[in-house]
Amino acid sequence: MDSRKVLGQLKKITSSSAIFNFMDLANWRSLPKNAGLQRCGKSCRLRWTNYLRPDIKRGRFSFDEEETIIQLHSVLGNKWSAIAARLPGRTDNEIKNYWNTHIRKRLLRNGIDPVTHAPRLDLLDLSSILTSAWCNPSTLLNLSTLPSQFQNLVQQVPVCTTTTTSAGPFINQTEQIMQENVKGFSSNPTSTFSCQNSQENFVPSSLNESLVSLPNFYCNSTTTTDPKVPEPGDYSGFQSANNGYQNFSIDSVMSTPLMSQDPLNSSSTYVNSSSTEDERECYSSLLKFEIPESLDIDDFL
DNA sequence: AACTTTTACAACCGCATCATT
DNA sequence: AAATGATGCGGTTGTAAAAGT
Repeated sequence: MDSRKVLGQLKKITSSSAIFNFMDLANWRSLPKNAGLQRCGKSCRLRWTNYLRPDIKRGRFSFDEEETIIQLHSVLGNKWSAIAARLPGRTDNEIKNYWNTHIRKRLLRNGIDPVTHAPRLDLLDLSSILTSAWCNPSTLLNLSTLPSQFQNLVQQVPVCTTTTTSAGPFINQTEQIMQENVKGFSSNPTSTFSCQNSQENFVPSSLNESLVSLPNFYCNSTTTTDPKVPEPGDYSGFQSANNGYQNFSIDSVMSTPLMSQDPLNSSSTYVNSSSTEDERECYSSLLKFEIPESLDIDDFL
């Protein structure tokens, strides 16, 4: 009997009340024997806990579930069972798979390290370099310091040959946008984002501060020794176990205006997972830098 | 239409921990 | 305390379906 037939049989059996009798009377090891299955007990248990259990929620993850996963992961790390315990109807395996196939990639695409939940310094640094090259081609830029895949990119950037007067509006516009975004961060009531004198800690020294106004990511070493695991729905004061990185509230990243304004509509994000371009734009704006369309982030992740 | 590549997810594997003897 | 078995957990793999060429 091939494995599919066995699984079908197992499903058929476990769907009936008989399986509950088996489970009451014996352990997982004896279950397949009693049920006449050519499977080990461990396999049956896994099949039950990850697939056949009647209380498992089916279908795509909701917006709230996704945010919960991200926030819990920022505290718990890859403790999938702990995360699953706070998401009724979802299994650790399901959450783990969803993380690896959806959330992790999305975070990477938007310049966030999925392990530390902090913005990736290399991407931010690249952004600042590109911005500087655009506006101040005569200064700073030393292409030889860039990875080769970036050098071509930088060389494609239109050179501003005009004076700073003409470059001014661009800078002002950029700064305005950035400042508005920063305001958006700090004024977002759902954001736990804090600004505490950490700019010099976060912004790479090579940055031209007049051009790149990155938000000040929160760093509070006093909160890292005993991360408090929040109850579902209570993420106020949420801090990540920072692993030496500055903390960054993913809530701020995922709760984009686009998604937050109409969570119901956000389901389209999941129904049609091809919305990566929208997401790229959306998240990039929040992170204050643009990811060029021609740049394949995965190449250097 | 045929083939290749990518994506998504169930299942597997090995190790850790707990419970029982 | 040690041995053994059951269960839990997280990383990895296999594969069907979808998408791309």
